[in-house]
Amino acid sequence: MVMENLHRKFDMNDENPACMLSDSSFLHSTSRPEVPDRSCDTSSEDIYQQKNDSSPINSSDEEDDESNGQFSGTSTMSQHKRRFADVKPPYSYIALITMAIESSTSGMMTLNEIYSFIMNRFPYFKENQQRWQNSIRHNLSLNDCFLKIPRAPGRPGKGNYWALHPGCGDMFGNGSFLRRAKRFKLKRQQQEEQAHIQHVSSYGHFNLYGGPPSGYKPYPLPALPSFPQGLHQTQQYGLPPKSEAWNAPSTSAYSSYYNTGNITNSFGSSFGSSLTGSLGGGYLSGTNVHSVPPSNNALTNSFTNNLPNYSSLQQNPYCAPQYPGQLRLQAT
DNA sequence: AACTAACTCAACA
DNA sequence: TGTTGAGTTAGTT
Repeated sequence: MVMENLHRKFDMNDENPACMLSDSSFLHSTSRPEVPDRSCDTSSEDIYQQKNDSSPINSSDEEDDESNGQFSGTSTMSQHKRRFADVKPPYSYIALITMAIESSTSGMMTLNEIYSFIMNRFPYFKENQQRWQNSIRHNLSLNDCFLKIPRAPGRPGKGNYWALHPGCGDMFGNGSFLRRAKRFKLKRQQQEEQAHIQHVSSYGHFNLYGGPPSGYKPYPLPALPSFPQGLHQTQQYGLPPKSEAWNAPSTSAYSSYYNTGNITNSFGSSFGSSLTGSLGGGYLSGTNVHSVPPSNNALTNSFTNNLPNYSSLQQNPYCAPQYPGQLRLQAT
């Protein structure tokens, strides 16, 4: 019932203009308000005023009626969609990259795949590609939470793969996808170790390039859909899909699953399925490879102890731990 | 006010 | 494609 209301509120097919994006009352009703984005205030009035700002959207004739404040109850569906695409999604680039990588079955993506994911999910980014794509590259290079995984020598294509660092877990635990609670930054020594790991991996020690094994999942999916908050093609902006795909699992379901040690396997699988196996049983924590029994994994325990309350997560699609990057790992 | 995260532009390899 | 730096804006403490 609650989810159904959310779907209605965010459904792009809804004829109510206020439903095109999150309305401010909805956001502000959360216990942890979303940090406002100067380029994406989601109140309907401000959306239209945004036209007067230095909007990167080209000023076509089509938009004149809107910039003149004529967007009204008689507006058309095309106007809705255009307006939807005009508004920058309330996510930082780091969040967008994380979403993209998390959405892949292999747990890693090329730069182009990341571009495509973002453009497919967020119409806003079909414009001004040079600007935001530069920012994407900048963020990939700058942030330690993203790991560059070189291609296998015999694997065709351009560019490296990018994956999420296992220790970057709860970057958005403050409830905002715009601003992380804390930057995930490796110390110098860790950076060097990570560089070594990436170097080793490029020579196949971690079997990164044979492709994921059949049935491979980057993180536990049986109970956790890839995008709980639902970056659905027709809904986007973090809206739960209408399908039955999103059934909030009970925390007990998660606990039992992660206590099996599968979370440890998922660490390894994010960086190639045989990371764990090739090291004779271990996991990647930060940049260190540990040899411990999977079930006695500090990260696992920490994760299990920090499972979110899913009943509350359903209330607000912008609430923090709604995509699995935040659920999969808990930094210790 | 100071600090920090994020964004943008740009230069360069 | 990837890295790095500078400058700016804005949120947090």
